[in-house]
Amino acid sequence: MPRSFLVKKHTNSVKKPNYSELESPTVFITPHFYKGLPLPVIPQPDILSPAAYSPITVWTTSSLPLSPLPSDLSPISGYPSSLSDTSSNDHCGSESPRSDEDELVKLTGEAEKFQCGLCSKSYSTYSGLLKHKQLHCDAQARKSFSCKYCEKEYVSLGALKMHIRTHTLPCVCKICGKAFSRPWLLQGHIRTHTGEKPFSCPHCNRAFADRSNLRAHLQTHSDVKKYQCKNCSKTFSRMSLLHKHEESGCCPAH
DNA sequence: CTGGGGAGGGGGCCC
DNA sequence: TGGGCCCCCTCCCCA
Repeated sequence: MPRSFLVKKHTNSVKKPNYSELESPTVFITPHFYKGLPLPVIPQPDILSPAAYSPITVWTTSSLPLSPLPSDLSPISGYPSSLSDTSSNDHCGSESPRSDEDELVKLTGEAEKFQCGLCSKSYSTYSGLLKHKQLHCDAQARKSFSCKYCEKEYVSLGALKMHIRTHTLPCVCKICGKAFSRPWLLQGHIRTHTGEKPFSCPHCNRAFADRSNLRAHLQTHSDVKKYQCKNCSKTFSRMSLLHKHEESGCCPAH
């Protein structure tokens, strides 16, 4: 289940990139030493070598043809046509995908010769068009980048691309078939097969496969717990424990 | 109910 | 600019 925290959400008009170009076929993590190994053979610890993950390619620069805008235009003017989703191309009421070059249409020989390529409004001066784009169309364009798989929206294409990986799950465990959004998540998962626990507690003999879990464990050794209930001042090693404590009725005001 | 471990996802930072 | 890594966080499960 995708987590929803720290996600910018809007209900305004949004961008719909061309997901066929954002996505890539599922990439199976297939270290060379897997070949010939009958599954579910537990791989050797060196499965975690970086080379094992080198095949991961989700998006490439060439697959995201974000052409630079003309230097005299405002920084953000929307997607190039190659990233436009023709099924939701309602930006500023335009009816067909447009390239950056199309956004600025010069209407020579007319009183209003500068036309916005996004909403077709015309202006007699370039500065007028520029102001319009900055206040209207660009403001619309920079709103957010929305995910076609869910309602989440992001302020940057990079964040969206990262998020989409949580839907496409390009990193697949060759042992059990479980898929992950990022290579290092798969790396941590593979440790559940190998039993590798590289993160050891300096205070006890426990070891963990995940650094975050070691960090949480270290809190159990601390006399001063990090998270304190505002109502009863009881402290907890994790925020989730504090939340559960509060929800259990200690803080009826909350 | 509480405490803790396991697993996984998010954005941010750095190279 | 993109990938790797880090930190923080959450959910689930179990004792």
